[in-house]
Amino acid sequence: MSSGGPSRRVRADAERSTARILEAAEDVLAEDPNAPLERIADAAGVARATVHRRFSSRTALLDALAAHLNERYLRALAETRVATAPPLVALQRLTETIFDLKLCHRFAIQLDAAITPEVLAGVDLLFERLRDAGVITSADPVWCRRVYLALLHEVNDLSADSPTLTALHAGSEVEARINLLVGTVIGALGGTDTTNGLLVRPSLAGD
Amino acid sequence: MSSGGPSRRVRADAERSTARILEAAEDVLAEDPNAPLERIADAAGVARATVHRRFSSRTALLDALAAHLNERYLRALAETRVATAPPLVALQRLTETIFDLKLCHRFAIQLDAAITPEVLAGVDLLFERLRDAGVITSADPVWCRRVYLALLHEVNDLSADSPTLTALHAGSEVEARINLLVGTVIGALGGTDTTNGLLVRPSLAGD
DNA sequence: CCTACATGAGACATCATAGTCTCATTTAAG
DNA sequence: CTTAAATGAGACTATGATGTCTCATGTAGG
Repeated sequence: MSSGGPSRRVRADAERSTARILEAAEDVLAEDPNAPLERIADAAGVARATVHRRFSSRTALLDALAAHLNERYLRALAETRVATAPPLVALQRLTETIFDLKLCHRFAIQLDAAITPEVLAGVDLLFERLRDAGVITSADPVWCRRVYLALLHEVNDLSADSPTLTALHAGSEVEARINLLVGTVIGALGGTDTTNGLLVRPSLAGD
Repeated sequence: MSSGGPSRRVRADAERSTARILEAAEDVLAEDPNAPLERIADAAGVARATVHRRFSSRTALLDALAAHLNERYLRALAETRVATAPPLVALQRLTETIFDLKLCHRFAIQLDAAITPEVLAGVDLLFERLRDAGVITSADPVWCRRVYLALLHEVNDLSADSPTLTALHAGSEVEARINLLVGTVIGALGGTDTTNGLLVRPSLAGD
């Protein structure tokens, strides 16, 4: 959408700045949603004025950030093949992707705006398929989604040396988190512990 | 602690104001933790100056609020007889009390300070007993607590006409929420669905 | 090398909120 | 009733954040 016009002068410099500001904003705002723009500027290594040049207002920055996150969510959902892969595998994979991209850490921001109807639909579809497959019993997509997101945050905030995590003695720490989340969600949504036995094996998610 | 000195002049008027301010602060800050003091004053029906008279600073108000909430948590735990009642009954009862006092709605505030070590110990004891009784399998009190609190919020925020709630067709809406929470938490923490069958009967909690 | 764009630094205006103070009025309690 | 405390209303200051502007400097790209 930018390589069209010849008179269009968008210096590579500028694009880099914008990217760094967005990145910094994600980090800073995840810890304090009310952080002043100056702290974001510092974290990005640019002057406060530059932030204002790239984003006309604080709201504009928030909006851009939301759009940016939404884009990554959509990509994560696409990579997961929510609609076609076996639902349990899809759940495992989606969780994996979210942890990899550190997305959970980021949308601690009150960016409900980042969760667009499309993302929502993708997640809802996943849980619908999980239920059809008999993995869970809850039939309410809204409830499933909320439980999933809430537990995602909890698992993410869990300290690395928590007994719950170490007890899983998975290959890596992230793997342990993924397994914990998937198992907990399924249990919360009415899954049987038979499924649980299957879930703790990350090899299931492999291709 | 106030009926001691004779020269101690604490007009009943003043105490009422303080109470109303704290109440208003709970409501207002639950919705917006960064709400200005003026909004709290308005909600309390007093002038902004009065808030400043009773609480030297915003921080002081927050601290008082935390202490107030902590007090009520302790009372709730005591009424629940966490240490002696059958653990499943205690869980049901505790949840009931929390919903009754609308405590869950309130500590949406970032008042981690309101959760003192004493409250923490009470909750931890409850989950320890639940595990000993075989109701749940998770042995990590921290994890249990976090899951419980996270799901508490989700259940509380759930809209009244949510299919998940209505499907429980409990006596009252609050009852449905309690049952949903207890069942979900137990499932999340590794409980079997056999227990679930018992849980949906609120009569269990009756004295 | 040259030109136009991007930036950093900093001054500046504006606005929202916190916190203090005064004074007239209300009200609890002896 | 009388007194002293509590309040409401409002002026006032201080502070921090946002947003705008200018100008000198740096730098990408031709």
